[in-house]
Amino acid sequence: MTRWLDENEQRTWRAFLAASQRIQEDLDRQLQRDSGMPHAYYAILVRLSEAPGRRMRMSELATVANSSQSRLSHAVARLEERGWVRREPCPADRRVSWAVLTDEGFAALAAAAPGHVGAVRRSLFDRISPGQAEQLAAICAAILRDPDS
Amino acid sequence: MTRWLDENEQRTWRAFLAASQRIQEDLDRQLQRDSGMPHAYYAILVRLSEAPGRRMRMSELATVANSSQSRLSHAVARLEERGWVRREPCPADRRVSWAVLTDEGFAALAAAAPGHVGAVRRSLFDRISPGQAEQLAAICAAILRDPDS
DNA sequence: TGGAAGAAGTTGAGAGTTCAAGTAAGATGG
DNA sequence: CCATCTTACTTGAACTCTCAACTTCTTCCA
Repeated sequence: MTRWLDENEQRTWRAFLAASQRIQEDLDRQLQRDSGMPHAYYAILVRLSEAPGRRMRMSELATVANSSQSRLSHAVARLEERGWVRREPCPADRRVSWAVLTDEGFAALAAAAPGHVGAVRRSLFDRISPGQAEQLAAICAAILRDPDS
Repeated sequence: MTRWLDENEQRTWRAFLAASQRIQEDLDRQLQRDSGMPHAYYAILVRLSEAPGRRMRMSELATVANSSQSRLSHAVARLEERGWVRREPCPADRRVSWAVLTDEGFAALAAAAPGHVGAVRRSLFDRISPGQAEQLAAICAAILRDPDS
């Protein structure tokens, strides 16, 4: 017995899909066009830039950047080719790699950030009220709560 | 002068990104695993199934399925290989193609739907209150309003 | 009428993502 | 102490998506 979506749920669901896909695509296009990187790479650079020593273990980086290990591994390989990230082996646990943000990587991130923030504002925050932003935060927290399923 | 995100906006933004990516990935994984199709293909089949005569012009289909023309073109090519969709030329305007859902395609959609709806419930509606669902609908409508930018 | 402009759709190449499998190294426990 | 389990990460292949041409056809208008 499938419990189908009622009309309201259907509308909500489709609006959510359309909205989130639109935002994703806007951001990806903006970053690709203006800074030559996909949004996933930008997210990796951001998280690295915030880490102590601008370095992080691959698996931890994958977690905070909402990435699978495989995706991260491929991405860091590309970022390494550009000289934006460097990998270093971990002496304490030789299974572990550290990903380190280089100065060039930091510079690329700094150059990309203003345009990206502008896109985030235009596609999200300029379109909703502060109250709605609060609601959205609570809704997203609920969606993310309890990582099972 | 870049207007950066304040702490609240930052938190909201990251939660939104994480939540929407998580839902997308859950759905994609579920459909791929249980029905052998990505979510984008499922969306195409759904829209076709709702159209009169289960047929739609490619460009209209692209719009309602939140797809670019190019993406749709590639996708329909794959769906055609599986026998789920058929293309027909339009006599009235010979630039136009009709995409037509076949009986096999309809059957594949019907087989996939229950599992998909279950995933939608588990990843979204089971996690938020009815009031939050209403809020979310309004927020997404605001995000989608006025297609400029 | 005849071109320019625009619309519909396709195509190929390049890039990113996923999945499954594989390597290597640290933990566990009889 | 050594076999097994688990963790960390990588790799390659298959697949999807994007972007920029490109073709074909229609519309516009001078």
